[in-house]
Amino acid sequence: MAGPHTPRARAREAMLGEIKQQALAQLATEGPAELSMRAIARELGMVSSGLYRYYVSRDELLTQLIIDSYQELADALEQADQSLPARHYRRRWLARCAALRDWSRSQPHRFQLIYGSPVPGYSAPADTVAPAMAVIVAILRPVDDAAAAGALTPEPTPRSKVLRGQLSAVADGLELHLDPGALTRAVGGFAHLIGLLTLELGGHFVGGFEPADDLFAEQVATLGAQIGLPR
Amino acid sequence: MAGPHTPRARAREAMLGEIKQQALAQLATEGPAELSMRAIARELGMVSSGLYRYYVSRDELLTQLIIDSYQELADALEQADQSLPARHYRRRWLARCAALRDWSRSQPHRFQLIYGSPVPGYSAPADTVAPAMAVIVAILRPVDDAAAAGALTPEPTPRSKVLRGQLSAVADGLELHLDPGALTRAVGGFAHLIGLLTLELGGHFVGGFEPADDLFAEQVATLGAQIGLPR
DNA sequence: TGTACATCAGTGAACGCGCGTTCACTGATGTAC
DNA sequence: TGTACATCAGTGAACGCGCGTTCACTGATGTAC
Repeated sequence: MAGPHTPRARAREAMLGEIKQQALAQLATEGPAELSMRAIARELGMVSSGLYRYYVSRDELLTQLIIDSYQELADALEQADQSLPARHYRRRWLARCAALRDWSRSQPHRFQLIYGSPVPGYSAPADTVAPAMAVIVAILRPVDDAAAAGALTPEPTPRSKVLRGQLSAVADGLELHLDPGALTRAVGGFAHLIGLLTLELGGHFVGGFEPADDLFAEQVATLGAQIGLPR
Repeated sequence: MAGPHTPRARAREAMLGEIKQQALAQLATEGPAELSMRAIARELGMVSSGLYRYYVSRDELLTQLIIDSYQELADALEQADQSLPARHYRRRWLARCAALRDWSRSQPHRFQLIYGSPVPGYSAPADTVAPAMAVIVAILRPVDDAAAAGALTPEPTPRSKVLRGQLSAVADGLELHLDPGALTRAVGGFAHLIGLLTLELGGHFVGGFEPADDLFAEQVATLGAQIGLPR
């Protein structure tokens, strides 16, 4: 049951998609701050006020784009290691990291939308939290699977009590099997990946690590080892 | 010799500073994309066309803000470990990492300006490259000093020949003493820091690692060890 | 099966706003003889 | 020490542009009897 199927309902569904698609096309050349309802309408051959039948405001459209981006990224990550045996945790980690880079490089504007500078004057509503979590869970899934199977090399537990508390709470919230030691490494790995992509997409590697393929591959392999994934 | 000292020249110098200061104040609330010449002029009680005596365009002003940010950040890092003995490499690393976080958290808009999403329609001119490098050199200085003193635990050399070539070229360009093995770890450490700050400032730790003080401290300590800094 | 009414998509005009940049100008400050 | 000229800061008007959102409207599509 995916809603009513009257022609009108179908047309609406299609239009919602076309608007988002146009918005994404605009994001690819401008930043999110200059995403323009009028420009979208113009491109779709309609009058700008017509858009408000579909999205009540620019911010709502932006929110939808953010949610979609998280979801599609999470999906891409989940599918990246489908051809690998479940127990090849390390290879699955490598595959998912590679998928993260591929997705980000092929759609840098969407990466910036979710991990770049916050859009001024826009504050992400609560609806974006769950999709954001899905991405972290997806990238860490091979690690979590390894932990659940007892195949993860133990890492030292952080000394800070506060941090240990936060780590347990996060593990619970994300339904991960990672103990505080492993989760610190895992979160660190995620931050490391985001940092690498931020630098690469921001052009900070130009003239140094260009292409950054081998640098990324090397870092990802090292991270896998540091997280405790078996060879 | 800091240029002529006629009243007019002094006034000009002061005005250049006031404009930048106003621009920064604006960046703190809006993003770089909505930095407005007219708004700056308004705030300074002058007419917008008058600004063009000082900066030939909005982009030139933006470039100046970026260069300043890199330089001030580099300065802050260089000064962070002044009170520590030069040979306490690990403590110096920790101090500089803490300074990086402090600077970024106290001026998040400037962090976003240099490491956040690229400003749409603006492409950074070559003048920003050297200041950007100064920041990396500054954060890595304790590591480089340790390497120069032969105090760095050796790290395995990357297998990729391409990467090794890039690493040597970068080491030469930045005048670092780090061999390919150490430099990969060091660059990785930098990316990791940028990623952590990107996530923290982007609000991605809200509800999980908040405050992120202990998480950051733990990661930085671990990075120090992974880079090969002696205890 | 046909009719009356309700829902909805899209129009076009308007409100009120902001922007970067150019240009000819006035009047003060600086410089060379 | 005084005068003539050149430099420069800041003004005010203008050009040409874009934006989000509201509102009363027309005409097509859908629904209930």
